[in-house]
Amino acid sequence: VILHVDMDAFYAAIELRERPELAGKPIIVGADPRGRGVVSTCSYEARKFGVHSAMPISEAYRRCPQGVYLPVRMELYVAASHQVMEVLRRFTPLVEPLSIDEAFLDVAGCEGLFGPPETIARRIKKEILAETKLSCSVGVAPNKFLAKLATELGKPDGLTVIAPDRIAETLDPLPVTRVFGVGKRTAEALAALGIHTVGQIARAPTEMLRAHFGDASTQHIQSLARGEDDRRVEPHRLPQQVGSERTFDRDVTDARLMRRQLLELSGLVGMELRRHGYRARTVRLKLRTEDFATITRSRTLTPPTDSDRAIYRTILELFAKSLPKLPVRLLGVTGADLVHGPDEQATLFGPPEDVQKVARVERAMDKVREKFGRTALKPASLVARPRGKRSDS
DNA sequence: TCTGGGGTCCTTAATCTA
DNA sequence: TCTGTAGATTAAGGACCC
Repeated sequence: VILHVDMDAFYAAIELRERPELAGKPIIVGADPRGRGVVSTCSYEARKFGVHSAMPISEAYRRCPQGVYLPVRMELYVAASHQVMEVLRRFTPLVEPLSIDEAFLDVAGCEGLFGPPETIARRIKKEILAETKLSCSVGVAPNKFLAKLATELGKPDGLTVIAPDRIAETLDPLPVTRVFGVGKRTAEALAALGIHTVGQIARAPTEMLRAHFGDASTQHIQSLARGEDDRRVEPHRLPQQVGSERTFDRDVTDARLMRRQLLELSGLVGMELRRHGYRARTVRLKLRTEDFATITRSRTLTPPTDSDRAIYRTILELFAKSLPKLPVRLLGVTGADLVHGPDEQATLFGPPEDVQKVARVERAMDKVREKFGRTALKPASLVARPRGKRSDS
């Protein structure tokens, strides 16, 4: 028995909690409405105007100029997230956070302690509300996919159960995009095959799907469409990559400026790796040009690293061999292929002296960043337009 | 004046290696 | 020693999710 818990309009709800006088107004959390960026989250009032997550913020402003536009205050949301996860862990240790605002719970065997799943769901909603003043939606079902789907069907502030004997009738009429992993592109490809509903995917010839979507995707999509999902709840998943990327306020042609941005991003990635005790085997450069074309260039390092310097040096090499002709819109740095745990070579032989020196400097930098905030140095701001006050704050 | 930033997972092609 | 092949690994790109 799986529960899925998803907070309602999470960022917007937290901002509203902090500023109750905004109650009833359309709240849009995201980028500055006069700049580049998108909507992170918006309240249900704002959704009535057709505003939604991931929409260009300029478009949101056109649709809802009277909205209250607020910047993202991540620290606040992270704190609330921790609080929520703590509540969930009181019911079972099998809690798998899926993102900042949602989680799966495996509550099989918890009936003795807390009652049937529906009762647990009700208690979770009650306790989260009492302790965070935030509402959430909960789905109860025999597996992850169905639990998440149940949550969506009940939003906001819902509690939805999909019983084993109601799976097909619930699933069949839904549009294909309700299947986790089926987005716009796949939906278009399915539509071209005359497939529009989940039931149609379930009954489609597997061979036909394979020809279009490959082995893994077909297996995934069709199983889910049939309500089958045997993925377990994994409470201790490790991250696969750590990255940082930034879109310039204006597209940039100055390579010096780009390198300065890459230095900052490399530092952020290094810091994040050190914070968790990871080292990256692969360093990846991401570059998006004016025309929104995105290229990535990567290199595998031996030994893996968590050093700003080593990352930056690699990034510079990659950058040098991929200098685009068009103005650059975004730059990103990612460490991937993460290895966890101590560096065996360093443990055995001790790191060379210069490496130790660099490591000391980088640890000192971490402290400076901690004190003045991650964005103490922000080359992106060098090209920022002078901007007035936000409409709101 | 469209289109963020944090990720996951999959596919494909090239290259390396046993 | 030469050649073919299976299987890993690397690199790049893309779809998708919150």
